[in-house]
Amino acid sequence: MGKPKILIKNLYEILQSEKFDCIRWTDNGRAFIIVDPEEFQKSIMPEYFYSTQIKSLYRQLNSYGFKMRSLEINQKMFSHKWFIQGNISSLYKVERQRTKSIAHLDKEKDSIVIMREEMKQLKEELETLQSQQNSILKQIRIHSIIQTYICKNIKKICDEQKKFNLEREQETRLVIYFTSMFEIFKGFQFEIASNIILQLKDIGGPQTPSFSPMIFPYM
Amino acid sequence: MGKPKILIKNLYEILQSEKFDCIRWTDNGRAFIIVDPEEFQKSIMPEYFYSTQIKSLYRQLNSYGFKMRSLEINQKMFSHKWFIQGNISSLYKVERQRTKSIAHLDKEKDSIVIMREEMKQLKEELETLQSQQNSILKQIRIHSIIQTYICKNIKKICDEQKKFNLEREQETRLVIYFTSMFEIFKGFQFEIASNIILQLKDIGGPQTPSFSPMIFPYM
DNA sequence: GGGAATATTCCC
DNA sequence: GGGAATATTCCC
Repeated sequence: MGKPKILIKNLYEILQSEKFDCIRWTDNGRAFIIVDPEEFQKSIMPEYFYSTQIKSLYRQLNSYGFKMRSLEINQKMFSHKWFIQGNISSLYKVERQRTKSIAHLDKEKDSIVIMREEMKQLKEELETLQSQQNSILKQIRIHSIIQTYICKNIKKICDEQKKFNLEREQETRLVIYFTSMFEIFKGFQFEIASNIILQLKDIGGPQTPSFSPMIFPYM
Repeated sequence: MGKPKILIKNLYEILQSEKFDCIRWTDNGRAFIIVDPEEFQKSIMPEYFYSTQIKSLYRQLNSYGFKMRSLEINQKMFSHKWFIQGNISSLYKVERQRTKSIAHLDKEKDSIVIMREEMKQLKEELETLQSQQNSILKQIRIHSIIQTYICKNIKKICDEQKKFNLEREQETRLVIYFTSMFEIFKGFQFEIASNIILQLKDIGGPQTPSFSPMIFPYM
């Protein structure tokens, strides 16, 4: 339990003391009326408050959350949820209210909290990105290795092809050789010779390579 | 040009008026001394200031940046860069100083603004990174497809090669066979020779493939 | 009625 | 000496 603020305590005391006619509780004790502001200012304020201006008191009451109602000319009635006759134990609840400008500061603080959250999220996203990046780099390295391997093998194939083409030429030469042999065999029965030649003709492998070189981007 | 604050103006007036003995300028006019604080409080404060406590005045002067020096018991000397006898035009420069706690708040605000800026930038950078990463992933996918395609084609080539090599071996063998046959059959009757040659048609070549299939990761 | 500057008091 | 709560004044 806090203590009631001085202002509130003084106000309550003034109202209770019944020494003053210029201020009084309403009948139900849930509000008070400053009946004679001028008198109040003259006789009470110098004793109980710092200020000599009753307007200052109004301002104070306002900042403590009192509701003000204007009655007859110059008479004001003030009421506050926790400022009730006989209810001393709730007086401490009558507190200054935060001004909007201060509430604004609170909002700023909230926005810092939010920003911290966002920052945390950003960091996490960044970490995700970084690890993704790492795995991408690994993938690229793998692809690079595979490509090197592919290129080597293509080279092998091409060499093989080349060698083979050379051999094939030799082969052709052999055929020519054979043919000329048959020339030599002139005088032999023609059927026999032609049979041999026919045989040789079929022995030749596929003549046109079915291999057409593809275009590889990485060579 | 601003106007001097009431407190400063009053203080200067009091000092200039020479009506009061309890406060006076120093000889060089760059400071003033409250010679008799009690007298000052009693006779001057009620008229010129809100407060009746001289300590409040000290507090005020402090918050306006006056330097205080204690002289003899109870005597205080105050000085301020811009509070100089005869120099009325600089009085307006004597201003309340922001309390450290408020300056601190200002710093906080500044740092929030900076943080917001940084946050915004970070977000943008992150987005750039993410979109770049996405396009990199797409590229990798394309490369992967190309590699698969390449590998498939190499396989085709290898199969072809294999098939071809088998045939070739048969061929080569036949040629060697023939050649040696002709050597052997020299002088034999041609009918016999041709019969033997017809037999050779059925001879299967060697079965072992000279080609060892490559291992491709994407097959 | 209430924001904001200034003043006062309280307190370490 | 100065931070911080409270009060007062000024002003829209």
